[in-house]
Amino acid sequence: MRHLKDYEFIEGIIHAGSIRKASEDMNITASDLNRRINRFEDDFGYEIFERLPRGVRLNPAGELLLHHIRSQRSDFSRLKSQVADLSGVRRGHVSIACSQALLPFFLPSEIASYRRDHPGVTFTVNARDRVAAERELSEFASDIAIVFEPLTLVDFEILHAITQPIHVVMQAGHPLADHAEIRLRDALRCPHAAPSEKFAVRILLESAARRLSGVGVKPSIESESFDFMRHYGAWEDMISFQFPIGLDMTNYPGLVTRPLAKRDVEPGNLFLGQLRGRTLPVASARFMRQLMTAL
Amino acid sequence: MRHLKDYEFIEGIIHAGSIRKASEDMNITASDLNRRINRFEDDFGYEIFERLPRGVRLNPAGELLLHHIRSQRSDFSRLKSQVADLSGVRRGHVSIACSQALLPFFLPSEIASYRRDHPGVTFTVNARDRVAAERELSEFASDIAIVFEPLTLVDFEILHAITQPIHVVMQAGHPLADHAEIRLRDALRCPHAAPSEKFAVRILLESAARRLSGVGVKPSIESESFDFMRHYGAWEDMISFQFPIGLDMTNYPGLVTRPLAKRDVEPGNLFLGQLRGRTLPVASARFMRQLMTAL
DNA sequence: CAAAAGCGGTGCAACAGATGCAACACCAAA
DNA sequence: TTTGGTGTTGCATCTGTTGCACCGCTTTTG
Repeated sequence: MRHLKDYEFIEGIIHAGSIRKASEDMNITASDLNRRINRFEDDFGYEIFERLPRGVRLNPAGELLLHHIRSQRSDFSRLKSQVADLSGVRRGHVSIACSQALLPFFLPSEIASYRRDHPGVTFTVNARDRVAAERELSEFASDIAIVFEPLTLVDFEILHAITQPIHVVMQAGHPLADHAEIRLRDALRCPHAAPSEKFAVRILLESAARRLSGVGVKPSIESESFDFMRHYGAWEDMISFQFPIGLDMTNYPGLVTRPLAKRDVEPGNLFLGQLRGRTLPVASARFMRQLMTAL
Repeated sequence: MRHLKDYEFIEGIIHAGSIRKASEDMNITASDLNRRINRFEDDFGYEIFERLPRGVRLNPAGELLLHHIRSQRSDFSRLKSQVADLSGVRRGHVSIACSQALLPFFLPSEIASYRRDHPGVTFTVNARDRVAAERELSEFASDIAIVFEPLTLVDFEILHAITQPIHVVMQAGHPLADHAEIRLRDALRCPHAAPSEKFAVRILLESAARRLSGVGVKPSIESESFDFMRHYGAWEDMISFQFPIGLDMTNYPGLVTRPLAKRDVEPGNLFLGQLRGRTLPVASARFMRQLMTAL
């Protein structure tokens, strides 16, 4: 699109860090690019770049403009997909940033079921922690985020929330497997693996453990991969913790899961959300609706 | 701004109804304008105008585009006011569509208090019924709407709501003035004035009257102006109905007001809202916050 | 029934604004 | 001091835009 060209150049310069570098990336001479930027700044009424000896950098006004550019571009592509929709094409793209727990089971089944009805719709799915997920939303890099306990809520508009108790994952013969629910004290007595503090599971465990005994969790294995921790149980008799939405036990016949007692550990909140105030593209909005009914 | 020129031309054509007429309005030749539109449609990938023998009209895709154009323009001016704000200029404009009841007392005092702190901010205030107010929001003609019981809620995002019982307005010597609250049956026995069915007062009265006696309200005077009905009471002994937020009784020493009994008539809901999902300009957002604390 | 008027669209020539090259002034690192 | 990078500018080139005249079409009008 013609009228978005200036925006593309601006983004190119931001990415490259200097006008000359950007000009090489984008098949345009540096002088021309420079003049475009100057003209844009004249029209706009404010400078948007700081001129430094080694290149350019956005000034605060430019930061605001950048956000507008991204929002504008995403809104324009939403418009196009809406128009495509009314000519009966039925295509689109949905990008999702989500917690690891959604990857093995929940999202694959939901996406597959959605694509049965809308084969033209494509998906991007990325595992992101809570901070990164919210940042991706506000940069329009993702349409939908599904995370446990997002940190700050300024840009995150919650559309749906469910609670999930933390489950203990262990080998089938483990003594704790006899109980229907497991007390935190018993679980922490066994050798256990836990994720790092970037993850909601760990944060909930920490605060519960401090309430119980005054000290935090001291896991024998700490990892950012729930998959790894679950698999590790096959090599050493060690329990791990996970939200049940990530557990499809039919694939792991040797493992069992039991919930932690609710009176010991608060359940986690899984939030389904989007960028505050944004109007999602049709495909994303429709998939969002499906997710909300599924949860 | 250069890159919004196409949008301006498109809006000009929509307004004029034909390319040739629009070309005269905007100091451009018809052939050029025609080519611009064709080029835009090529870039966009879809036609946006139906070509009719007597001119052009938007097709459905064009309607969607028009909405995008308006949203884009309003967002751009918000961006500029944000940028102006960080250069310390502190100006802006707030446009409000509201019920009549807000005009005599509530809004003047709120706006005056706001302008004491921000003299650079200008205001537009228009009385609109509930349907028109919501339409203005979705056309970006108004930033803020304050209305009783908006009809459809698709584009109206409620940010605050208060309930107001309907009050009876009458001359000081009226027999009903003795009661602290007035039964609907008693009020309807007296000669009364009522607004038309475009107004929430009338709708609430109608449904209450039907519940009471099976028949609707039969006012002796029907008017769209609450001012008129209130003044009419000075010429003939007639009561009228109004929400108390519009009543500043210090200016009308000869009148008194009494609430209708809550068990007879449901109170009205006054909604403060904006276009769903829109990010308001700084000045409007700040004034909105003031309104929310005032209510 | 034919002429007139209005419409969107197109071919062509004129032209203004965009583009590319080379050189400049400036700064930081080597 | 040199070197290599930056943003910027003057100037010649040329591409894409613009305006005019005209076409084909449909509706309105005499």
